[in-house]
Amino acid sequence: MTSIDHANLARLDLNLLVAFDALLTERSVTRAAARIGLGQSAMSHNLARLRTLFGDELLTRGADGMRPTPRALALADPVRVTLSQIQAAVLQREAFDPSTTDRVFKIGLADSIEVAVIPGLVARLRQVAPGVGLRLRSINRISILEELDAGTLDLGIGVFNQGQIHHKRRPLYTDSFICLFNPTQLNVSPPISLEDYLRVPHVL
DNA sequence: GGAGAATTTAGACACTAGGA
DNA sequence: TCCTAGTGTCTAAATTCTCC
Repeated sequence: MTSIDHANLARLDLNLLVAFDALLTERSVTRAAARIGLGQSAMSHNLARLRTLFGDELLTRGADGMRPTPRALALADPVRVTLSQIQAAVLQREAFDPSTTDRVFKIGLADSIEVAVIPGLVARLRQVAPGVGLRLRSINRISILEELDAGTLDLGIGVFNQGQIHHKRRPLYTDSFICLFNPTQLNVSPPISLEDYLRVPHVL
């Protein structure tokens, strides 16, 4: 097991890491302060302390907001993972019981997969979690990640090639495509190859 | 050990500076 | 001119120190 350097670690204020994470998320001192319930100046003081602590500017002012330095970007994921682990360990809540909860889950759906997923989900909820409510919203892939971070969505369903380390992903189902075509018009016979498919005009 | 003084720290208010 | 970051100063609370 890794030993803890208590003497040095004691000098580190955990709240500073929370402030750092908020600053990296919001890229704005004012919004980061609001995010964790502080005033702008308090967050500015926190940023100053973080700069002293890490010996780096961390965020510099730019035309498009506060720009993170390479050092800040390198620290972002480790800090967030650490905070997530602390949250899981310290703020562990009571075990979730779907049969008794009356929580309303906010779900963002990318693409047109509502028809494929929701009927089965609703049927399943009726059986195991009759008190659960769903608030469904169609949303694009990039917005889903932003809204998950902001807490305006609990869950995103779609095809995601990107995401941060703290975004948990689970395969929901596998899908395939069916190709409809007129063999006489296109002068191809089934089964068609990928080359055939790409050669002719098509709609996906 | 307890009480009071001194020190430290975090955050708010007010203000300034810089960029669009 | 407006918005936002940074800074100086003050205050309240917490902590540490000193004396009895």
